[in-house]
Amino acid sequence: MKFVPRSEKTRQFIIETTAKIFNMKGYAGTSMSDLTEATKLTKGSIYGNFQNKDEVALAVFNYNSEKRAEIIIGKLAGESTSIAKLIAFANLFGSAENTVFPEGGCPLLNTAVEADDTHEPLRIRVAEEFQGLQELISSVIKTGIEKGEFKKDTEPVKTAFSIIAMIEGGILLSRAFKNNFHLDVILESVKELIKKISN
Amino acid sequence: MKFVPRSEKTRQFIIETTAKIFNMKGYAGTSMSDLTEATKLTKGSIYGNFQNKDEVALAVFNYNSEKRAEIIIGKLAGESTSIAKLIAFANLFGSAENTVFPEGGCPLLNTAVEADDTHEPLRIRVAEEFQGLQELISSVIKTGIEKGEFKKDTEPVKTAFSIIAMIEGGILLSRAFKNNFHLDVILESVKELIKKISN
DNA sequence: TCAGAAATATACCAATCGGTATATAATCTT
DNA sequence: AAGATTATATACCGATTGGTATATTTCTGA
Repeated sequence: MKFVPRSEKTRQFIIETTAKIFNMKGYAGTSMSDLTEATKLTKGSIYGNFQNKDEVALAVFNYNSEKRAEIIIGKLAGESTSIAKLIAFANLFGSAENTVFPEGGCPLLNTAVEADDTHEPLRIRVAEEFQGLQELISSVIKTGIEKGEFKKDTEPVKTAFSIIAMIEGGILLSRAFKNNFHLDVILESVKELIKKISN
Repeated sequence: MKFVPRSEKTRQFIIETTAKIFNMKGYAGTSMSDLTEATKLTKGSIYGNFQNKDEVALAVFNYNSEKRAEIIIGKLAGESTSIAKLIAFANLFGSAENTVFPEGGCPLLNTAVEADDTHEPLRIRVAEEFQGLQELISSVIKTGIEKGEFKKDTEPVKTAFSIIAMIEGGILLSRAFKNNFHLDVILESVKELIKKISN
């Protein structure tokens, strides 16, 4: 009974065109007819390329994750010092730049909230992505400590989690208020935190 | 065609027993049959006390908000200094205390994420609640500045939003990881922020 | 060009969705 | 205790849900 997707191209097309729908409406709020409308495909075609709605949602989440990872890693690679990397990371989420997320805001935030009590496989994937993000940031901080950019008593993991929490909280507020002001203000606080641990 | 709820008592019973369901499953993810199962009532009874599912969801949100406000205001009233009030506020969300939220985590976080693109009335209510929370915290900070507890150059609104963002972000991470560690670590950072603005 | 394969469209399924009209039961008033 | 009122239960509605079996179309290679 193993399932083999018919067309890798169509599969990718479905993922890319439905990503923003899942991100806006959530998993439970997105119906198969939402997907057929957006893609202009029929159910037969979608079910020829995915086993079920669950698999589409998971594939969309993974697609978003890869895209986000690419953007962040690319951005960090463009900066030379650890401080500059952290600042660049924070700025990535501000209203000036806006390349990271699909319509609907941060998929990690959205998926975590919906999945934590209802969809364990997705919740686990979210945790893995947050863990990866934390490891990326804390490794930058560790390097910065070694190079003397950051104070020796800086706690990399704790600081990384705090930065992530502030940014996600800022995104939340901005979406609740429908106003970028809140996120930008909080990103200032993030940068102050970065300066506070700097030598 | 105006609607008058049959029984205020039953209405309240429905609100209280379905609060955690909406908070866990979300609005779209909660069905009328979820509500009848939890309350052991029938559809007829629920629709005799609410116009529709929307009205139940809004009533539940308001119920959660009032409860949260009571707890927070009561806690702050129990502390004498502004610094102590802020610390007490932060501790309210840690794993040691746990009286603020119904099962499923922070209703503001959960509702904001689901409603921002799908349910404008709820989104507006979330924004109002966040605004109220910000005004409460920033008024504590303002008083603290006047009394000389906090540095004069402290920005009350910015600081209040930053504290709220960190806490919400911390709740998010803890729920994604299913581990209180993350929230507790971030609450430490919140307390450090409070100390940083203190004289 | 034409057969075979690959992929999509069509037509349908049972189950569940939110919601309503009405019947029944419980409560209150006198 | 009887009647009126208030509240809950029952039975049903059309629409939509996720999903599937099969027919049709499109593509590919000889």
